[in-house]
Amino acid sequence: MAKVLTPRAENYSQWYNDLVVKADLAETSAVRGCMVIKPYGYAIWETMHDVLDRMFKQTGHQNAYFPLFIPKSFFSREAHHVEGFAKECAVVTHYRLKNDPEGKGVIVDPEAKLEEELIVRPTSETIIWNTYRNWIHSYRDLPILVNQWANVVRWEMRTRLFLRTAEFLWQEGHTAHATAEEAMEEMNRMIGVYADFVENYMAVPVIKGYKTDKERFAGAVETMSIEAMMQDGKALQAGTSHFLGQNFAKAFDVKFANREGALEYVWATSWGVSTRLMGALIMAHSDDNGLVLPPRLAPIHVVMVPIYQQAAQIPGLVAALQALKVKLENRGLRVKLDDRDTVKPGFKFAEHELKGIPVRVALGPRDLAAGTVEIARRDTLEKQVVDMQAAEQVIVDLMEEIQRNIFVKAKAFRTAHTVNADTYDEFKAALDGGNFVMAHWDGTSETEELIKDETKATIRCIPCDAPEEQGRCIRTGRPSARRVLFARAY
RNA sequence: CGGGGUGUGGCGCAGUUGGUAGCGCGCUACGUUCGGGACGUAGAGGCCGGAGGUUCGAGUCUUCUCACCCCGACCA
Repeated sequence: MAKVLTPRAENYSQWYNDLVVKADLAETSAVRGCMVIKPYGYAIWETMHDVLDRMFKQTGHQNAYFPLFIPKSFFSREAHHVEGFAKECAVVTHYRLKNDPEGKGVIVDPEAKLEEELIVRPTSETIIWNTYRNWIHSYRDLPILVNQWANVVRWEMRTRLFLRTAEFLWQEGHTAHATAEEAMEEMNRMIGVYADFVENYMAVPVIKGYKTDKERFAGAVETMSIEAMMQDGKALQAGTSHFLGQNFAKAFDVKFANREGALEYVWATSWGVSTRLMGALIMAHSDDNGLVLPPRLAPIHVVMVPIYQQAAQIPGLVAALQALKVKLENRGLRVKLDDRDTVKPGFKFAEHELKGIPVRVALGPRDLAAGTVEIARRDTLEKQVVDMQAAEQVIVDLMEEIQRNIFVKAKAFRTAHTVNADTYDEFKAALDGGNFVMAHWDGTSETEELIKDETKATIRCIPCDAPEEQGRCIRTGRPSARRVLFARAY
């Protein structure tokens, strides 16, 4: 059997393939760089989707859907966007197949060439803003607060399961506003929603901040991100929110009449998170026994395992577990009674741990006689035997406790791996030790690039809460007003 | 697209100087087991990624090709 590696290992992909795929989350498909998300993995995504969707609606957003195909010419409209997305896209050039005259299956019909190529969306700003032109005429039409759940395609040169697949699922919010202030508020609000979700549901602490010029989204005036630390000390960008200024409105000629009757260009934001969040979830919490899922996102909260020697013992055990199951379900928990008689209890234990199910309940003849039940928690692997009567409350309390504990653990890990560096040597040593490094930077893209070339570290963000502090750039010695977050990143 | 590496039963791998494929896990059947991935016995399962070449004979040598993995460039 393949060795199970931790995400701390150098070769994290090995860990992914051996552990995560065994945990039934995903596998790579026959299509280059794409992934098949298996049912259990998709159940996690569905839960994430549902929670986020509720949060978007609570902040006044509505869902809509725009086409998968975008005319190539749309990408020529916004100069910076062209820079960022003119490359690495899937392009549709023909619309028909025909039988191979040589009898070898089918070929692309050369007669069926499209007049204008279609791009499979890598992101939807262009087609959405082209549409918004028809939706917006007056300040009364604003704001437009729309979100889309969709798949997008980016023909990445190198793909990684969950973190960078050629096709991925995501949501993209695209909002239109009458003023720059309102759009900037929206950008801030949505990065806040993401931070809330990732910290309070995924139990992964994040650092919220602004991207530098170099790392900013193509076409954005300002980009905010949340950055999470994985167990190998590397950073993962978990979500972004952009203030697009009037760039796309100008590119697609979207104007509105303001209260004074004057025409103005519309202000825009866009924001998104993707199935990459599943990668973050996995890499932030898992251990050598498999996944560790936060209760708020676990497809199954509690799994029950009856333990017996003879078949005659089964009905009594199952009846007792069923009774507890109903109580737990009435408390809002998703419970699975694993009464398979084809595998042994030890096998089930290992399998459920691999899947990260937060709590396991085991009941055997000894428990039944004593009126007790064994309750095991996935995060610490601790077991306790409690009275059957007390089990319901103990398990309900454990959900909150596990949710809290894994967040605290992840946060403590990050704290222990975040250091200040004041010299370049300190900086490099800290990076090699798998740390987030807070350091001074002179504010130029040239220095940022230089540091990246020399150390592979990038500025993940300028944290929102970074205090003013006079200092000198670790690389050039030029003055700096605050520390920024450096890390090696996925 | 550059630089490395790997392709052999479902999975992980071995296969010597070329001689006609093996191991572990898994799978099937039966029995004993069942409180942390059980054990025994008996089975099933592979034209060795693909195409060509050398040879009496190729998993092995050779040419081409394809796929996947890792490191870069690119990126959520």
